[in-house]
Amino acid sequence: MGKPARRRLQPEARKLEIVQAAERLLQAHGSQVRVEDVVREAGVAKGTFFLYFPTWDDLLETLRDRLVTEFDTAYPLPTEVEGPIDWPGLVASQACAFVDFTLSRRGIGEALFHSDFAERRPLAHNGVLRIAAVIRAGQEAGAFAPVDPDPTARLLFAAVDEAAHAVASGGDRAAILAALQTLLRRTLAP
Amino acid sequence: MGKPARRRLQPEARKLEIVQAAERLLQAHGSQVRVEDVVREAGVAKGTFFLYFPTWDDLLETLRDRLVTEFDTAYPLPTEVEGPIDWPGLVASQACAFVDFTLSRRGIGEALFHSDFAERRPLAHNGVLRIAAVIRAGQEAGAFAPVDPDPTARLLFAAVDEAAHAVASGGDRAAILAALQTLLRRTLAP
Amino acid sequence: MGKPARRRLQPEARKLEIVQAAERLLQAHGSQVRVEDVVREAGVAKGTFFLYFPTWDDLLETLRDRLVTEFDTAYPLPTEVEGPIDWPGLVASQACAFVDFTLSRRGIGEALFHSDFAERRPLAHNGVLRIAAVIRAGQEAGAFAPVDPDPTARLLFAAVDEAAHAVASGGDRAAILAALQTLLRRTLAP
Amino acid sequence: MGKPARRRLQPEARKLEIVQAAERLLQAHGSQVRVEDVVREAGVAKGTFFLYFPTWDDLLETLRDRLVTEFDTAYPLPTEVEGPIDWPGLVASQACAFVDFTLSRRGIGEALFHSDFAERRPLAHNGVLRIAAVIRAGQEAGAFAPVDPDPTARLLFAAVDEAAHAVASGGDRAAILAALQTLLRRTLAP
DNA sequence: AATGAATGAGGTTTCATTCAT
DNA sequence: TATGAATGAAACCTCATTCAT
Repeated sequence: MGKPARRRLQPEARKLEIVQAAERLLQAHGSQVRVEDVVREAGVAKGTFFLYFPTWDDLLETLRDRLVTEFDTAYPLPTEVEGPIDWPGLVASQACAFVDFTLSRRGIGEALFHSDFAERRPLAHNGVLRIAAVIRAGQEAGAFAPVDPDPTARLLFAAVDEAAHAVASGGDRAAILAALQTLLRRTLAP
Repeated sequence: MGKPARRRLQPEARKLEIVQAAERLLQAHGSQVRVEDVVREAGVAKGTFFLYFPTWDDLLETLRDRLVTEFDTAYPLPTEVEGPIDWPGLVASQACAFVDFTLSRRGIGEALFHSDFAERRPLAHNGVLRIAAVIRAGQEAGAFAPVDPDPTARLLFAAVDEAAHAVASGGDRAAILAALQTLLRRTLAP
Repeated sequence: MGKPARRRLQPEARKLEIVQAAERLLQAHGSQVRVEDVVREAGVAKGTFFLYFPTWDDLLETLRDRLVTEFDTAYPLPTEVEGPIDWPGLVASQACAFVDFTLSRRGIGEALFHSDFAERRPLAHNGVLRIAAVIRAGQEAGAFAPVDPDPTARLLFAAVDEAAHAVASGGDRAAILAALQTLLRRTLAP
Repeated sequence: MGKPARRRLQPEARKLEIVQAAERLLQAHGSQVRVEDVVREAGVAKGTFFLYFPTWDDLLETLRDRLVTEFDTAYPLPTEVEGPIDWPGLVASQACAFVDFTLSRRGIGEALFHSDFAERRPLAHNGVLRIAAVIRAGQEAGAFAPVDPDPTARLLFAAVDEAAHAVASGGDRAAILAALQTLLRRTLAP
C-alpha cells in the first residue's frame, strides 16, 4: 500500500520518461489526454511535470520536435555523393514513408498537427521545407518542371498529409497511395 | 414584477438567431468562442441555447452544414444544359472561389474544419464530393485523365484547402493560387 | 445520502449568503480561510462562488465595504441640528465604539486591514476620513487646536486601530482605552 | 564528472549569505519573494536554505531580529552619563529616525510587519519597548506627563509606524512629520 | 554540509450543461 | 418555450518542503 519510493533521475532521463508517457497516451487516446493522465502514466507527481514543461503546450512542442527529428533520421534525404538521384522516385518514396510513419503514430499526429494546438503554435512545417528543398534540387537537376517551389511544396505536403489521414481512417491504402503518386508525378513532371 | 416574458418565436426563427450570432462571433474570434458569448450576442438565455442544441458540438455541426450549403448555392456546378463545359476552367474557378469564400469566413473555417471538433465529428466532406463529381463528369467528357476519382478528389481538396489556409495566414495570394492552378491542371490533364 | 436540492435564489440573496458565510469563517479563523471553506459553509458549489465574485479579493473587498458601512450606520456622526456638539466627547466615544466594534468582529478586521490583501488593494480608509472630518468641524467650532487635519487623522486612526488590536489580543481594556483617550484629548485640545 | 562540491563555509557565514540575499530581494520586491528567489540570489541550493531555516517564517523572524538590532545600533538611546537629556527632543529625533530608517528599507518593513507573517508570529515589538523606556525615564526626570507608559508607548509606536508608512507611500513628508511631532509632544508634555 | 530533483496538497478559475421556476 | 441561477468536475499551475544522493 506504500507509495513507490521517490526515484531521483538525471533531468534529461526524467524528462524523457514524461515525454514517452505522453507519446503512449497520445497515440492511444488522441488530443483529449490531460496533464493528469500523463503524470499517472509516467509515475511522477504533478509538480514534476511542470518542472519540465511550464505549460501543456510546451510538452506538445517537444513532442512535435521529436516527431519531426525522428522522421528526418529514419528517412534521410540522400546526398549526391551516394550517386545520381532518381528524383521522381525520391518524392514517391518519401511520400510513402510519410504515410506509413504517420500511420504508426496515429493519434499523435492528430493531436499535434490537426488540433487547436496547431492553431495556437503554428510551425513552418518541416515536411514542407523538405519538399521545397527536393523540388529545388530536382529542378536544378532538370528533373522537375519549373513550378514555384515554396507554395507548391506547401500544397503537396497537404496532399501527402491528407493521404496519411485517409489511410489512417480506414481508406484503401493502395488506391490512396496510387492517387498520391500520380498527383506528385504529374505536378512535378518536366 | 417579473420581467416581461421573452417573446415567443417560431422555433426555426429562434434557432436562426442563435446560429447567426454564433457565425458572427466565430468569424471574429475563432474557436475560442463560448456558449456564454453566443447567448449574449443572440440575446437569449443560456437554457434556450440548449433547447435548440443539445450540445455545443451540435451547433458547430449546424454551422458546418450551413456553410457547405451556402457555398454550394453561391457557386453552383453548371449543368450541361447551359452549354458545353470548360472542365479545366471549371476546376480552376471553383478552387479560386473556395479560397475566396474561406477568406471571407476566416475564423469559422478554422473552428469547424481545423479544430478538435473536426476530429470529434468527422464528415465526408462536401468539397471532396463535389470535386469527385466534377472529375467523373470531366472524364466522361474526355477532358480529364483517368485518375481514380475518389482518392484524387480527396487529395485535391486538401490542396485547395491548404491554399485557402495559406492565403488566409498572409501568404502571397497570387503565387499560391498560381501554384494551385498548376497542380490542379497538371494532375487532371488528359 | 442524497445531495441537498438545488436552491434557486435571487442573486442578491445568494450573494448575501456567501458573504455571511465568509464573515462567519473569517471571524473564526482569520485570513487563512479559502474559497473552498466558504462554499462549504455557504452550501453552494464552487462555481457559484465565482459567479458572484470573479476573484477572492473581490469578496474581501465586498466584506470591507460592508464592514465600513455597518460601522457608519451603527455609530453615525451627529449633525449640528441635534444640538451643540461635545467635540472632545465625540472623539472619545467614536474611538471607544471603534474598539468595541473591532472586538466584536475579531478575525475579520485582521484579514481585511492587516493582511497581504490590504497591501494588494489599499483603500483611503474610511476611518481616517471620518476623523479628518471631525477634526475640521471641531476646529471650526473652536474646540480643537489648529493641527493639520489630514495627516493627524491618519496618525490618530492608527492609534485607535492599534488600541483595538491591543484589546483584542488580550490587553487591559481599561488601561488601553484610558491611554487612548488621553492621547486623543491632548493631541486635539486647543 | 560531477560538479565541484560547493565550498564549505562556516555555518554562520553561509547563513549570513542567505539572510543578506533575502534582505536585498525583500527590499526590492516585498512579500512576494519566494524561497526559490532567495536561493538563486544567494547562490545556494534549495536544500541548503532549509538546513539553516526550518521554515520560511524562520527566515523572516531572523530578518526581523536583525532589522531591530540594526536600528538600535544605528540610533542608540543616550545614557545620562553623556549629559542631561532633552527628553522631548529625544522622542522627536527617534521618531524621525524611525521614519527614515523604514523608508530606506521599504519592502522589508511591509513584509515583516504588515503582512500575514506579522499575524502568524506576533512580537512584543522592540520599538514599543524603547518608547516605553523613554517615557518612564522622562517621567522620572519630570519631563513627561504621568501617562500610562506601556499602553501609551504602544499607541505612539503605531502612530510613528503609520507616519513611516504614509511617507513611504508618497505622502507629504514634511506635513506628516510635523503632525507626528505635534502628536508626540502634546501627548507627553507635562 | 550541500545539493537539487521530486513531491503533492492546495489554490484559483472555467464553462458546458442542468433544472427549478 | 423560455429563463438564468446553479452546478461541479476538471483544468492548469504554485511553491514550501522533503529526501535520495
